[in-house]
Amino acid sequence: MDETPSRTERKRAQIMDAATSAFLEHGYKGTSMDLVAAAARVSKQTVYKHFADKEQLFQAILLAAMEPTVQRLTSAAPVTGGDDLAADLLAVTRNLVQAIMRPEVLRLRRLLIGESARFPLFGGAYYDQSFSGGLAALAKQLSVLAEGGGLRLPDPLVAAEHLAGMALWVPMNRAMFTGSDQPLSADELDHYCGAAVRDFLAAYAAAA
Amino acid sequence: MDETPSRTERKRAQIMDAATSAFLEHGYKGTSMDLVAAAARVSKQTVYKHFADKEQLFQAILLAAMEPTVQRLTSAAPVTGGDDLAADLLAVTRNLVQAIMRPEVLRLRRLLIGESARFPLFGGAYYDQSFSGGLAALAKQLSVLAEGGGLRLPDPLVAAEHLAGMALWVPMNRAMFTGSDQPLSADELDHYCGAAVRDFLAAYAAAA
DNA sequence: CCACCAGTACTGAACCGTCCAGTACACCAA
DNA sequence: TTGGTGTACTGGACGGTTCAGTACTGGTGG
Repeated sequence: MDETPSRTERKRAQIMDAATSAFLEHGYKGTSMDLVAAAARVSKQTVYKHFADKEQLFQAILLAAMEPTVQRLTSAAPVTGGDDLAADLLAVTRNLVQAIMRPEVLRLRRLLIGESARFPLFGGAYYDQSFSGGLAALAKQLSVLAEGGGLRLPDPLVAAEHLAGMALWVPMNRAMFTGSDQPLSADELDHYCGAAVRDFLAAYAAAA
Repeated sequence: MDETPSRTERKRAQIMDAATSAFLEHGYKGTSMDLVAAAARVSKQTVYKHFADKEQLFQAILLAAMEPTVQRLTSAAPVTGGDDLAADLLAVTRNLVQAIMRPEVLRLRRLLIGESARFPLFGGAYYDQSFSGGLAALAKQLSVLAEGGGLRLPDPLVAAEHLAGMALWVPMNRAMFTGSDQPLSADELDHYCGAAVRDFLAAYAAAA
């Protein structure tokens, strides 16, 4: 598919790419249409051919940037359901943390949070789809793991919220405030996920 | 103290108050010096008498806004250490959640996160002082409670991180993305704190 | 009295959105 | 392949607005 993108489609993609980078880096007010046009190596007129005004361009790049993130977080990775519950839990948790601590996701989160006062619809949409959807997907994974009999899950959603909260609270806050987009090191990933899974198991392991 | 604030000091306070509201509401780029002067009922010249330029005004209000928040979150509320461990834990958790879910704190967090790419020092400072400091204070409270014998705390700091993460992950993310500054309702507060304390106790209660 | 302040006008620059003359490109017909 | 036609694009300029920061006059509180 998309064998030969027409010139119009190419230009549109150039504009979207440049605008996405610019908005994610400088925010809405900090991004000028001239800068977008220059970064896209496109005349400003072409920008306005494709997008009515700055706000509609902003909305377009937000929707486009949210889509793959939502997709990735809500597509429950198939749980193998092996015989090692702790290992399976650790794998699920690592998947979640790595997926949500990606640089693009962090930048998108900062933009949505920073602009949530002026563009509350998009922050709300992201929360509904990506955040809540991701937790629901995690709850489903936990339910599958619980079928093995090692977990007692009276409320899978609450369990998912607590597992995610334990694993992500510290690194996510640090990333948000620090402004650093660097993904977690292997040691940090092991530390946060390992500690979270340990306490999760201590709370939810079925009585032997 | 501050018996008779001089006129200069009064004017400075007016400017700081107005600028704080404006920056918290509209962000750095979205706030104009004319708007600040008008909101402070002060001439623009007076603003520039007190602050060299917009950036220094921004830094001043950030430092001033961070101070009480840091103070509140790191001043460990005296733990009574009664005979009901679950009730004490619930009280500690409710204190934390209510302190951090205050509207001013939420607005400050959004501003720091949104501007963390352009003003990384302040986000980092807030993370170091308020976030990490708050967790350290919570860890200390937990240690005090553990002296009663009902808790087994191999690593109080990790325990504090997990308790805070379980209690705050969902409501904090919702507040950040939604843009709503409304504090949690009594039901929500009970729900999040109750569920967090329940799982925390399940993981950390000393073997009877 | 006089330093400070209000009010306002001003400068220089940035930005949004538009317009226009000329150019590159896609598509089709011969 | 060639030539032609319509559409998309370029580059730049421009009007109207906003903004950061300065200058100046006149008034007022301490």
